[in-house]
Amino acid sequence: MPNKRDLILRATEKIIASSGIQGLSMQQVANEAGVAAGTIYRYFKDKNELILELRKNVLAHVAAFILEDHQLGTLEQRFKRIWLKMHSFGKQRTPTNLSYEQYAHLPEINNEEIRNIEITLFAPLKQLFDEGKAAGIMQPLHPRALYALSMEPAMAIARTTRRGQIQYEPHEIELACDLCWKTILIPIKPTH
Amino acid sequence: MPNKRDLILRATEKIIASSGIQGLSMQQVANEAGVAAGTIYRYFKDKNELILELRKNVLAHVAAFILEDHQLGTLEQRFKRIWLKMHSFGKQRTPTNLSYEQYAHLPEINNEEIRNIEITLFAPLKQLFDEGKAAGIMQPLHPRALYALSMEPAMAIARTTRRGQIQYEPHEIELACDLCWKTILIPIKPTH
Amino acid sequence: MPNKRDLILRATEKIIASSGIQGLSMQQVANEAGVAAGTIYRYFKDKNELILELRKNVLAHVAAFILEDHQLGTLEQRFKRIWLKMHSFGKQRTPTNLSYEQYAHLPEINNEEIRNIEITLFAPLKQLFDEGKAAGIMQPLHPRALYALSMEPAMAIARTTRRGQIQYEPHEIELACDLCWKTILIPIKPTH
Amino acid sequence: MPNKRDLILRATEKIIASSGIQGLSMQQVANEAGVAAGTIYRYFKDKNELILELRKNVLAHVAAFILEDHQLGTLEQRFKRIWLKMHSFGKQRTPTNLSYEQYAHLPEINNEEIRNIEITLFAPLKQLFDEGKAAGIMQPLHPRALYALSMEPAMAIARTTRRGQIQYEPHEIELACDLCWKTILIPIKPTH
DNA sequence: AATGAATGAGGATTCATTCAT
DNA sequence: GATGAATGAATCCTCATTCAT
Repeated sequence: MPNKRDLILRATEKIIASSGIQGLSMQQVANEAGVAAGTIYRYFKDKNELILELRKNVLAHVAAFILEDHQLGTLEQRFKRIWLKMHSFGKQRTPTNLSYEQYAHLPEINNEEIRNIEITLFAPLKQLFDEGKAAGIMQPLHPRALYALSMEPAMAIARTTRRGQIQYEPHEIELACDLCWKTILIPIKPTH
Repeated sequence: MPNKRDLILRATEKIIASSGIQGLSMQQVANEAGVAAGTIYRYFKDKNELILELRKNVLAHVAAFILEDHQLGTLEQRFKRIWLKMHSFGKQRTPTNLSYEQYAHLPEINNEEIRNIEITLFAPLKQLFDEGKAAGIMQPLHPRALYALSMEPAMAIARTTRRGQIQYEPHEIELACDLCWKTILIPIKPTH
Repeated sequence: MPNKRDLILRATEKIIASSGIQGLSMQQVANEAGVAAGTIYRYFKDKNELILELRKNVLAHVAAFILEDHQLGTLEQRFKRIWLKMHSFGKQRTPTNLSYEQYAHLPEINNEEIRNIEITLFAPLKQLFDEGKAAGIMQPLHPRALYALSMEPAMAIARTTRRGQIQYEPHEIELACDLCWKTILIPIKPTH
Repeated sequence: MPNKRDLILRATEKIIASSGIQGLSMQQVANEAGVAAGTIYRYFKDKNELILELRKNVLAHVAAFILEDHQLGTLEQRFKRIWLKMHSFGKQRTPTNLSYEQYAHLPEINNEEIRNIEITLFAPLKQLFDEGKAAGIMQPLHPRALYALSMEPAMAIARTTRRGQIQYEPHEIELACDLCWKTILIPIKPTH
């Protein structure tokens, strides 16, 4: 029998994915999780904490998925592996992804605790960019800027697919990925 | 005396900007707008319509700002003007921008009406990419993909600044903008 | 051009007939009557007075219809004329009748003013029974009791027809009317 | 401890009896019943359902009272027992009766469900008339017409008493009851 | 006299949270 | 630990009424 706290988190995630954060009632969570309403309060102080805990939890899952095997191979291989994982994660209509998107751009209530977790979880990404810069092959920009330039497109492209707007061919995705990689590289002056 | 409908929209925008869509009560809107609660219902059928109308309204403002003078100059000038406007818009902590961000990534409830408005308003952007492809200088990808590759970073970078995480130097922004432009171009083979 | 006060009364009647007294809003009345909401208040102090005035007005109309020509003919002819008029009035799906039925059995808030009006308007009916008793042909009961015994069935039968439950043949109505008449008569002892 | 659902129904009945259906607020019901406003919604979906359920409930109570022992004795005894019970029920100023009267003649919204319940509950009355007709002693009219002719007066007379208009002597009620019984009988031709 | 925009109190309903069992 | 009935504050919305024009 699965951990009850987790049961509740998954139920919450599912509801947020389908009805949005606004459409989240504790009773619904209880029903979906198959526990009594009061039980939720044994695991989470209140609704806010439930949402916050889910947010952390989801963030950890996302990071785990995206950064799997992140340390293997050359810089380019590492970058592209992450980019493609981001893209394939972003395409999914899973509760995890759908609820993640809800959170990602929420209000400015960008809770500091959450921000720290983000920083910790995505440290490998930062390191990738730092290594690239140290090696002199990446543009001299803040890692976050390099992230924005090269990784945000992965999510953005995935979003259009997830929303059913556009279906890309595999070669298009590869092209996009490659363009993103080249974007942040310092171009090699052609030698004569 | 200012238009009352607009007064209500601006009040709504302000509240959404500061407390998020969830933290929006009709009473708050009424107070902020300086009207009676019932008055809102003379201009908007219900809360949903108020939010929807604001969404349209904000979208139009954003588009107007970003696409100002969009048709002047070369492709590159046009692209960079839009990119920089996007970036400078995205940096702002104005109610318009803050509430826009709330909407932009909301749930899948990406209302069809809204989507059509988006398409109409951002048609000039699409045209820019179509022209670039027709001229054979841009990568053979869907305009939305080109948008994702080259424009999303403008917003993403602006977001980190707006959230107080990083302050970029002007030359960094120019670099980022230039990299975005080059990203979607077909590189010219160096001639000997 | 019709009297505006009356316009409002007719509109009110119509709405009550179709949606019941509960479903009566001043705005609706204004729309139906083709006047502004504020105008109603030039003719009626408030909603209560509007309803009360309509009640009186409807009562007068009902009485006028039912008691038309009430004084012509023998007692029996007079009785049966009234009975049949009641029945034919009660069958109608007119706003007047439908709103009358709403009022007739309302709460105990059987306003004294209304009661006096009822008494005045239906005085001819009372007189009919008083004459019958004076002539020694009607049962020695209070006129109201005689009314209840002989006239209520006219309305009750009409109601079932109006509600579409039963369609009676003309001869059945005549029989019912005749039975009602005989009910309140003192039976004549058969002579040898 | 009394059933809470019933507590709420009785409170509703009481308020309707004194202030009419229009004067029914959920808060009032809650206060009168001694529960929180939200509690009502555990037992009834919304105000409409509360009213509908009360209507059914009251109808059942009325039928139970009126039809008690309805099957004992001769046709005449059965008829008169019911008539007198109707009359004595109708005289009462109990919440049950007062709210019943509110419902009985309400709008045309004579809900089908309610109508079916009425039919079921008052089946014994219909049977009484059918038996009378089968025995050849009652007028050849639809049972509903026989009901209208002979039973409506019981309620109508009771109403005047309840409203404090007239106090009848017991012998008057007996007379009225007897007249109602005779009304629907086929008179026996006097033999020579 | 007439209008109809504005008001704001009041009502139905929801829902996070508590607590007796 | 778990339950779920009960709570009541908070919210959306309606609508009688007013009043400046």
